[in-house]
Amino acid sequence: MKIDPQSSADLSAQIAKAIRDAIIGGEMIVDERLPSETELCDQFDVSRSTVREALKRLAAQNLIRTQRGATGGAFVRRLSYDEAQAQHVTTSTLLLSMNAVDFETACEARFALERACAPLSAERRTPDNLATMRAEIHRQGQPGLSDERFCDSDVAFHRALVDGAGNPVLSYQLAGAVEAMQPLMNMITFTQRNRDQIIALHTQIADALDAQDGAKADIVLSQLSDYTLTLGRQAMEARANRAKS
Amino acid sequence: MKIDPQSSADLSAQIAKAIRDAIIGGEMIVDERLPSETELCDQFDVSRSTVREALKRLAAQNLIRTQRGATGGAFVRRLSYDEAQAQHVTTSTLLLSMNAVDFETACEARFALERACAPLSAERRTPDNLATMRAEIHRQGQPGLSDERFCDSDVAFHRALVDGAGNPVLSYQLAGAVEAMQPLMNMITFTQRNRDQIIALHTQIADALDAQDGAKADIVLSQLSDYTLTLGRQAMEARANRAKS
DNA sequence: CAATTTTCATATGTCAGACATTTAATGTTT
DNA sequence: AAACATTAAATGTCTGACATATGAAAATTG
Repeated sequence: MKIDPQSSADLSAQIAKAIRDAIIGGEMIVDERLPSETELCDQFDVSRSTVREALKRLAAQNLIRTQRGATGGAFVRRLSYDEAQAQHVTTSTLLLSMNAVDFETACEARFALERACAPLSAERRTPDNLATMRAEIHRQGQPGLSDERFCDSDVAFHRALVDGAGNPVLSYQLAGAVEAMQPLMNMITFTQRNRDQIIALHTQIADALDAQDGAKADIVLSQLSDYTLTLGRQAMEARANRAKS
Repeated sequence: MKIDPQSSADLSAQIAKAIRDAIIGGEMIVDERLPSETELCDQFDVSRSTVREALKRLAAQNLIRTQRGATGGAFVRRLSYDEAQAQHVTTSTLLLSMNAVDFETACEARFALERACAPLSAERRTPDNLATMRAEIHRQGQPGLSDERFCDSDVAFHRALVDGAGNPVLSYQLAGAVEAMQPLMNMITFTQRNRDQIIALHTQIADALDAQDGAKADIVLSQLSDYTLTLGRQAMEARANRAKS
C-alpha cells in the first residue's frame, strides 16, 4: 500500500483509497485488524489527523468498524445484506431526487425489475411470503389509512413478492430499487377508488403466486404498472397546474 | 440540526448524520454551500478536527465536494449516474465476496434482472446499441483473447443490451448488478467450445433485438442463463477438486 | 488456591493552536 | 485597460496534549 505524495488529491483520500483497494482486492479479510493509527502514520508518513480522516471515510462506507480500548483498533467489517441495501436505497433515492428523474422512468424501471422475479417467486414463494402479502392487502383496505401508510404497505407487499423468489441477491437489488421509488410514490394521492383498484390487482397477484402461476402474475403486474403510471401522470399534472396558479 | 452530547456514538458520526439528513431531506439543495468548518465548530460546539472528520465521512459518500481557497468550502454535490453506479458496484461486489454468495444465486439474480429489460430493449434499442453489441460479439471471437478480456467484452455486450431499454434508472440498477458479478465470472475458464456457444447465443440475442422480437430475446437469454450456470457449476467443481488434492 | 479488585498499557476520541496551500477578489502599477 | 502584486478566507496538514474505554496483567483478599 503506497500513496503518491506528488498527487494533488487529499492525502486522506489517497490513503483511504489504498486501504479500500486492499480490502476490496481481498488482501484483508473480514474481521482482520488494520494497523493502529500510529502505525499507519509511520507507514504513510503523515500525521494522525490525516490517518483519522482516511479511516472515517472508510467507516462511512461501512468498510471498517472501530473499537476503543486496549485490544481495539479498526477492523475490516463484514457487509451485511441489510447494510448494503440501506446504502443502495440512500444512493438511489438521492440519484432520483437530485437528477429530477421523472415518475414514468422510475416507475417503468421499478416494474420491469419486479416482473423479473415474478416467475421465480411463483415457483418458490413460501406460505410465509403469501401470508405477508395477504396481511398487507388487508392493511391496505383499512379505512382511515393515510396515503403514506398505504405506500408503506405497498412497499411491504412488493417486498414479500420479491423475497418470494428466495434469492437474497435479487431481494437486495430489487428492494433497493423499490424503496428508492417511495418519495415519488408519496406524491400521489390515493382515492378510495384508486385503492380498491390496486387492492384488487394485489389480490390477483397473490392468488397467482398461490397457484404458482407465474405467467398470470406477470400479466397482472403489467396491469398494475400501467395503472400506477396513470395515477402518477395525473398527480404530476395536478402538481403542474397548482404550480401555474 | 442538532446533536446529542449524551449519545455514546462518535461526535463526528452524529454530525455527519445530521448534515446527511438535511441533504437527503431536501433542506439543502445541490451546489448549496455548507457553513465553513469554523462556523460548524461553533454550531455544534466541537473542535475543528471533529467537524472535519464528519465532512470526510460525507465526502466518502459523495454527498459533498470541497473546494479550497477564498470562495471555497463544502458544497452539496449532485450525484451522477456514473458515480451512483460505481458506488453500487463497489457495494454489491463486496457483498458478494464477503458473504460467500454462490455462483448459482448470483447468476440467477443477474439473468433475472437482465431479462427484465429485454422487452423494453427490443422495442427501443438504437442502431448504436446494436452496433456496440455486434462489435463486442466480434471481439469475443478474436483468437488469443484472455478469459478476463472475454468477460469484459461480455459485460460490455450486456451493458449495451440494458442501455437499449433507454431507461437510465434501469441501466444504473442493472449495470451495477452485472458488473458486481464479474469477479465470479472471472473464475470460469472459457474453452473455445464454450466461447463459440456463447457467441452464438449473443448473436441470436442481437438478431432478436434487431428484429424487435422481445419474446425471442427473452428465450435466448434464458438459454444463455442456463448455459452460464452449467459453466459456473463446472468451474466450482473443478475448484473444489483442486482444493481437495 | 480462587475470586475479586486494582493497576496499567494501549487504543481510539476530542481538543487547541499553528502553519501551509489554494483561490478569488481587491488594489496597484504600468 | 491590462498585467501584476497583495490580501483575506477557506481547506489541508502537522504537532502535542488530554479524555476515555477496555482488556490483560498484577495485586489483593477471602
